[in-house]
Amino acid sequence: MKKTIFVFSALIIALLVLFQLGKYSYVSGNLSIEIAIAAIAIVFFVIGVFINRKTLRQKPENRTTINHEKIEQLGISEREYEVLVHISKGLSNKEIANRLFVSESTIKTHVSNLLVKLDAKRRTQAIQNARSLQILAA
Amino acid sequence: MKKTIFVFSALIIALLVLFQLGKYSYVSGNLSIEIAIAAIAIVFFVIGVFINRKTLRQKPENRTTINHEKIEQLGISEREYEVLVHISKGLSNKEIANRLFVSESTIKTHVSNLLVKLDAKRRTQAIQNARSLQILAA
DNA sequence: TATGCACTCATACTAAAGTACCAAAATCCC
DNA sequence: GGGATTTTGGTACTTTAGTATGAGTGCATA
Repeated sequence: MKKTIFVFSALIIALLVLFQLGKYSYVSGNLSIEIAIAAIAIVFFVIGVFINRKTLRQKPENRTTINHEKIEQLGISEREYEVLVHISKGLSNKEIANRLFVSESTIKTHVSNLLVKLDAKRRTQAIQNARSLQILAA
Repeated sequence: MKKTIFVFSALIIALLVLFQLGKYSYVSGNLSIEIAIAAIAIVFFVIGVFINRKTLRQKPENRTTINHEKIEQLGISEREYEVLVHISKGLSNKEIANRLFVSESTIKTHVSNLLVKLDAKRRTQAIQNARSLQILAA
């Protein structure tokens, strides 16, 4: 926000400066109005480019919004989703079991359910499908 | 590419038009050079904004630039990388073997080598590591 | 209360995945 | 031509992953 204000201030100043230049070249006998115009065009073109770049560069960071409705829609429970996240991080069933303080059997059950709900045959495919459904962060 | 050419053509035409406008306002007795200059500034500012938006909107699609140097650095061969890509798509060793017209044994060898080179214990972890190394598209 | 759902866990399998070790072609490069 | 690297493939084995089935617990709610 502060940057936007700064850029606009610079924009106004540039406008005033160019007005003065325009007047001067007019008074001093039409030295080169065209060059002044070209300069104005270039300056404001560059300003336009810069402003846009700064505003658009912030978007790519929060690009992956997790689709919570989709998760519900697929009937994936909270615990199952938790397991899914751990799978996508590359953990084995045993490792996930340790992190969630449950037995490996439990994780296997969750994984099996996840594979059905995500229409996958393998956990790697589940990751891929979940990503394309925007259920997992890219 | 074609769009870029079109935009630049439009840009040049706009420049010429504004030159003419500038001359006219000068000849017709200093009607309002300042207004003309303001118009030029606004027009080129808008053009700058538009060009940037079009060029930056294409990036989010191929936002993940694959780091080819990293692949080399890790000593991952072409064939191994090919296998890695298929793994990330969620294919089994057998499926990869069929797609690449080689035996499953060969794929297993490639996968084992990949796991060492990517410092992973499982294929899911290999995917995750490869992604964080920007070797695979997100 | 009982009915359903989520979570838990176990057993017994089958199927993949991954390791270790070896080795023959094929390709590349000096 | 010959060495290095890549690609291919095999066997034998261990480890994970995944399936099928059944069952107990807790919790919310009709």
